[in-house]
Amino acid sequence: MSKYKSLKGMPDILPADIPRWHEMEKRIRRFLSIYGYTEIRTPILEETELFARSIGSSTDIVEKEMFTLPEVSGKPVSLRPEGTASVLRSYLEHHLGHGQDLLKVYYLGPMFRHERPQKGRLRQFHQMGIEAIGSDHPFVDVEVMVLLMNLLEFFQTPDLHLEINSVGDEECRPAYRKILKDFLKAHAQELCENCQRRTDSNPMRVFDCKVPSCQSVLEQAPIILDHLNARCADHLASVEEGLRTAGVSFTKNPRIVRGLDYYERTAFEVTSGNLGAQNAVAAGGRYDGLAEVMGGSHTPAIGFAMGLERLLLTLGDSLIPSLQKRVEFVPLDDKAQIQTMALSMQTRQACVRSDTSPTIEFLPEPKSIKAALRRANRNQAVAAILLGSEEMKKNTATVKWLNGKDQKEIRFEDLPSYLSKELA
RNA sequence: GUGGGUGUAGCUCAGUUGGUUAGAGCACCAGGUUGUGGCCCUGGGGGUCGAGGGUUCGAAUCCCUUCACUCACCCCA
Repeated sequence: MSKYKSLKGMPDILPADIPRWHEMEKRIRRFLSIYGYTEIRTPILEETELFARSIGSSTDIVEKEMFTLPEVSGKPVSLRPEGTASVLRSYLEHHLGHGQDLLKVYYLGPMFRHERPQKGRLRQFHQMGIEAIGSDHPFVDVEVMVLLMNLLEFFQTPDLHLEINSVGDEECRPAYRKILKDFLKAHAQELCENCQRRTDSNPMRVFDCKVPSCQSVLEQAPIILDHLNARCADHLASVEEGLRTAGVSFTKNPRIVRGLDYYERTAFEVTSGNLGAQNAVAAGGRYDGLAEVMGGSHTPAIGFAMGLERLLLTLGDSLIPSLQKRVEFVPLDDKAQIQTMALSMQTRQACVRSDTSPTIEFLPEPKSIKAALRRANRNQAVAAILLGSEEMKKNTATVKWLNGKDQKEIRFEDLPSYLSKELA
């Protein structure tokens, strides 16, 4: 036992879990390349102000959840709590929109939020997200959501629900917010303390409240869909039409309110089973105004982020990584050790050259033949390569295939090419 | 930040109203006649019972404190 432990909410991803992560990442990358997205990798550390201005200084994420370091090169910096701000910063900084009308990029990596951990919620967690930057056409919204649903269906994610909403734009949202606030004030005594407090700070967030008495009040509350201006209403109607045409089922939920201030118009959320209370596996929306907040020119954009730990959680054991063939080289006595090691190394090189990739394991300690086979069998090896006194006399290795009873004597000099062919 | 639950072997967990050297399953190691795996059998190694303090002749068990993990609130992917 070490006196040290990993920090709260920042668990190790252990070797035994890695195959599932690799399989998931492999599928994501393959899928996204088909859809025309290329990866972008931004630093995990950025100026604190980038996040504060983008996400919104009064959001919980910025107010109390960022890991902030005092100062690096004269400015406070923070570990990224999400990916969109960095991607758009990079887009503007490097003029990535130059010469094309739509930039399509994805990111995949760790994010950091200082929250109390629970099921599906960690302090260091991983997100994969896409951003489509440069167009406000409603069919881009459609394509992004269809991509998301198809990706999740590709993974055979159980129990999927897509919910969409429009949160309005800078013209109609303030007006709606005032109407809602007036309504909530009129019903203040029926609301829980939390919601009374939120009435002023962020009235739209009360829709997230789970207190039953609040819920019954909210059933009567004005909803934003009745207060959208023509531009937002038309946009939403086109998105809905597009989704229906694409055959993606969804429900319109006026209560979807994202926790990041930069969203406007389209907002959406996908939930899945097995996730406990944190049941959103992915969410996103349109952020047409964000580029200007960062000091760039008007640049409409939309994207989503998906929680990878949550995806793994919903998939459970149904995500099975393809397993590599495995071979174990085992000396049966100390006189065979060096020769066994040399042959395992030559075999590895032969496999590298022939572009086959089995795992070739060499065990330095001599084992009894029984122990060697039992171990190889337990490790799901397809073959054990055994060298003992008899083999050393004949200059051959015993190749024991473990799926049946097959066993072959192969001359030392033929072994690497024999194995690299058999394992291909 | 606020609640609830749980901390005993590498893992999953038993441990009866406080009572001898703290147990099981899985895993690991070694055997079950000379160099052949999976099943089975036998044996073995491995634990400051989360930590600290207290009550008691005696504490894994009762009390206090503390830490960790976990679920939920909150918030969100």
